[in-house]
Amino acid sequence: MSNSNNSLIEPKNTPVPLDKCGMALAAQHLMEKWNMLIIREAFYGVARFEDILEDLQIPRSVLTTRLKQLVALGILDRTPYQPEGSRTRNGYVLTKKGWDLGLTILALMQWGDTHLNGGESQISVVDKRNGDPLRVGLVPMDQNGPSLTDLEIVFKHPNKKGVPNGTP
Amino acid sequence: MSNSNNSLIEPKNTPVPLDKCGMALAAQHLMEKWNMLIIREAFYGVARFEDILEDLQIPRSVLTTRLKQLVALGILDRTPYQPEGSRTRNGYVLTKKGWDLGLTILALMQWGDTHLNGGESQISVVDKRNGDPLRVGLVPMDQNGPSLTDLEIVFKHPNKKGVPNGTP
DNA sequence: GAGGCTAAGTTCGTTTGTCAAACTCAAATA
DNA sequence: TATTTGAGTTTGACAAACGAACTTAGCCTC
Repeated sequence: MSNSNNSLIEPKNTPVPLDKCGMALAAQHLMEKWNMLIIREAFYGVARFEDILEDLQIPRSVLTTRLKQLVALGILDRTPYQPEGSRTRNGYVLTKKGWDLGLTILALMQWGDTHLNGGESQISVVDKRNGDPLRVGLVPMDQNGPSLTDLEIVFKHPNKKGVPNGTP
Repeated sequence: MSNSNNSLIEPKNTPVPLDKCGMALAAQHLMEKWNMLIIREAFYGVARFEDILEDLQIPRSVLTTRLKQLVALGILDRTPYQPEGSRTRNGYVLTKKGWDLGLTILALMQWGDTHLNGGESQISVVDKRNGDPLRVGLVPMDQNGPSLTDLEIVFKHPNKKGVPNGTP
């Protein structure tokens, strides 16, 4: 006797047109394959082309395209640097706009760890001012809790090369 | 004199392997084209195949595939219903796991409204218990603020067909 | 009960995107 | 001059997205 939930399933369209919805606009740009993973790399401070390539196992040509896209969007900055004994290279670091995606990244991470990773998480997020562990949640608009700039990421199983990155 | 930020751009790889990172696992599934937009529809209570089709202007064949995918992932439930004067149809509604993406959706929305929509947002999120406007932010782990089940979405420019949806 | 209608889904040929591998380029080094 | 190395481009095979047309199942009208 297939329980037909007529009450919940009514004819209905989106109350917010796609071209006025921040979520839809963001999705359009960010939800393309690889983009969020590249942003994740930047979030962790991985800035070099070859390092991103190695971490993500993404085709070179695609990475080139995506980096251009993200720079054009103002999420990444192309920053020249010069390793000793080499000519100048380009690195990719988050802009302010890019850093603002921190909450989204952490929200995704929280969800993924809970629902796809058996509740395990590899990092904790703490308030660098007092060491309080933090999570992403709903807060009353008038109440100002910790902000992204107060945030420090602690790796539970640190590896050799991994150095915690600073906020911009 | 191209300011070469050698300090920031060091050789470095991800401190968290992709297959152990909730964010990477989530991205793998959710960041496929259309998926977040389909979840957005579900979040707004748009549950019918034809309605989603109309809102998103997505190819029918792709929508079929994606809905199957999201059902298989446990994010959507395929729920039969029967409109009067028609045979039973299938509707798609968020599971608990799907609803838990609410924070991610709202974080994305916040970012998109701020950075791609000129600071305008079409909805506000309020605590249904007391009407307090809410935002997504960082909260100390031990402090329990409003949860997703307390959340109500208020449309600033309501349209005729749009009816606010309840939590599951 | 023949024919039409509609929501949901499938099929099909074209276009676009992804991919891996090979190639290019420029500066630093040997 | 030849070699190396990080960054990027090119190429051709393959997969996915696309839009349009087609199918299906039940309800309706006549």
